[in-house]
Amino acid sequence: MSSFGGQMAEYPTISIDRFDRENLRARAYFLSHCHKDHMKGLRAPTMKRRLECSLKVFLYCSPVTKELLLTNPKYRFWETRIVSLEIDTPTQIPLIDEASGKKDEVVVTLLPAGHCPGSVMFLFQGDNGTVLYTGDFRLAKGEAVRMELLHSGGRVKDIQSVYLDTTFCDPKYYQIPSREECLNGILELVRSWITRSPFHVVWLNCKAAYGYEYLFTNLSEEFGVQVHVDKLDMFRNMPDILHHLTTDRSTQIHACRHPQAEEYFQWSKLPCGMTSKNRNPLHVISIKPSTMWFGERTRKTNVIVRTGESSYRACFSFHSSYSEIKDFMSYICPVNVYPNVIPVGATVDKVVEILKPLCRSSQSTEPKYKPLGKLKRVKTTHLDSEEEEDVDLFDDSPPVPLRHKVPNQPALHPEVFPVIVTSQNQSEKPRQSTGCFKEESLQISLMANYVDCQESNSEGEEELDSLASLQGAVDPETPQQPPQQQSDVDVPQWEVFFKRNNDITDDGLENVPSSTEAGASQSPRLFSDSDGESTHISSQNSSQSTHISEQGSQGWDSQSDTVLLPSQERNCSDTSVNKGSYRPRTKENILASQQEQNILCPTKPCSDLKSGDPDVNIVPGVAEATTLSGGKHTPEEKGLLSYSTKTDSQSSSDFEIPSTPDAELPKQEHLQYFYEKLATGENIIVGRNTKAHS
DNA sequence: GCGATCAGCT
DNA sequence: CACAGCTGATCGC
Repeated sequence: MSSFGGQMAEYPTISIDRFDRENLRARAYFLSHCHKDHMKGLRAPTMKRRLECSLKVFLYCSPVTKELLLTNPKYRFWETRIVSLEIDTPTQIPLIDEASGKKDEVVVTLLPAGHCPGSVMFLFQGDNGTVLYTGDFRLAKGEAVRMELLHSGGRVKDIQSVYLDTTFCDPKYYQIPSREECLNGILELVRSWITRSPFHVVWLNCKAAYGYEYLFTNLSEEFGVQVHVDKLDMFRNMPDILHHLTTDRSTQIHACRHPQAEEYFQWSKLPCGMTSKNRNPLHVISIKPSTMWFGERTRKTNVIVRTGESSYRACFSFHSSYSEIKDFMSYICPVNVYPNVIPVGATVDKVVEILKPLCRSSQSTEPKYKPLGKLKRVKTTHLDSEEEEDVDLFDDSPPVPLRHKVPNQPALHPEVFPVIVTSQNQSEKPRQSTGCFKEESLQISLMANYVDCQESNSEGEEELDSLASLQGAVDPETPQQPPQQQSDVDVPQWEVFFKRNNDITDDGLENVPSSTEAGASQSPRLFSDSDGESTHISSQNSSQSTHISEQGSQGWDSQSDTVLLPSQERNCSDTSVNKGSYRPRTKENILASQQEQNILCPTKPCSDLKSGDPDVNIVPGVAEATTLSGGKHTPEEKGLLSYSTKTDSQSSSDFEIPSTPDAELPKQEHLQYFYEKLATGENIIVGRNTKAHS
């Protein structure tokens, strides 16, 4: 849960994701996504009064967030005061002090955060430097590299501070299986069940929050079965989600909820009350998406773990893992980092201790190789001042035209412009292109996931497993009763998925973690812990071992009650996570869509541009940049960037990552690098790529 | 009657 | 298994 107070040191007159206390005086508000813990004070009477008195204060968020927010009547009073900003479109925001009339400005860019529909990060640029507020995010390793607007002049921007989602900034979450792996695990489990008969149904035991939509849409797409939910009107303008949901209970996939759902489930009753269909009793399994549950496990597990006769845990996360956070940070390499979340059992100091070494001031003067960064055009190698004083250098690289879009409500808020933010921005100081990227091996996804799992964090909320009920469970280290073929029809065929422990290629398993986590990957992957014997010791470093003792008290005897499914199948068909383009279908967006396809002529001249550039030449520049946005990249670049899943540049998926800016044809040595990676089976090009070409 | 806060529960 | 909520009790306005 976010404990961010709402204000950033650099831009204290704006408030983000907090709307109470001192934030009531902010000159502009920003909402990163529609989760309640980021909306504190947003519907309070004090805020309502503030709006009535201050007519120039607005809330800025993504179009999807605006849509989701306004679906709730409690927030309707914001309706005329929300400005939705397109993703990846630098926009100038006026910051007006209504008492004194003083006016400042800041340029904000929304970057996709991959956390839930509409979720974004905010990149602010202005007189006090460039800062990034991540909100909550899940970005896979290397995704920051492909974010065009994090770059300038072929390099990552000079970022002063990052306000970071540190939810899983704890080595126990060192590795969380990728979205695709988790999704595929769930897909296969669901497939194994619902294909048995029309009366076999699954209940996805999801929390009441946005973030599971891509799971629903992928399941629906894969099986041609809509997902039953309690409410769907918030998606009324998001057909890519809406079409996969239903309020009709007669479907085989349910994500409905009820306060007594767990009790219902004991009696094969779905939360919506269904127990039978056409007088045939339903056979229900529950699948509970979890992250922390997996994080607590010290032994390797799969992305799917059976916790009871009909109960499963599925690994699922909408926050970045420890290693994803570190990858992100070491690429961004800011001067400062401020954690937005202090995980339980941790302290600010602990978290900062982990992150500070990834910041610039901590970097050794010795340049480090930055493999992916080298794909970008490296124009000049400035001697980077390791000290971050106000060296007011100018970036002399030519302005890079960036994609451009118009604001959604140009008429409503004439002062808000999309602007070209180039390296001319004074806050952009050149930085040495040899960055802080630490290469870590990324082989996990290539490892066999057919692994044993013997822990059962059982707290009673799962079914209590009698031994008999475990007949499906496979535990290589515990002698098994031969499976009794009772109710066979009610248990998925584990044999299909499970491979014996000795099928694992153990060579991929890591050794002991080193505290110098330079190159070698760490062992505590959530589901491929080192094998066996000594593993009561969590493979993390000892400072992290607090949970071990608790763990020990949970009883290993009860840990044989889990069954796993392989996650594998990364290349599995078309389970694209990026499929949903959650753009609300509103008038303004349709307009924007059309404009994106055409040459863009902003309706308002950017007379107020702060770049101090009275030169309105910026407008043709905009038009030109936008023209390119339909096909921003040359064919060569497209080929190079093929790991960017989307070809449809018109849809703004929440999980879509823009392509690398300024990419050029790889040089021989770069190719060599990739070839080596590929040869060693490393997951350098994210798996979706394979699909894009298949 | 509403909101804020907290315990308890997923 | 504190991912993001909900409900219900209590207290203050």
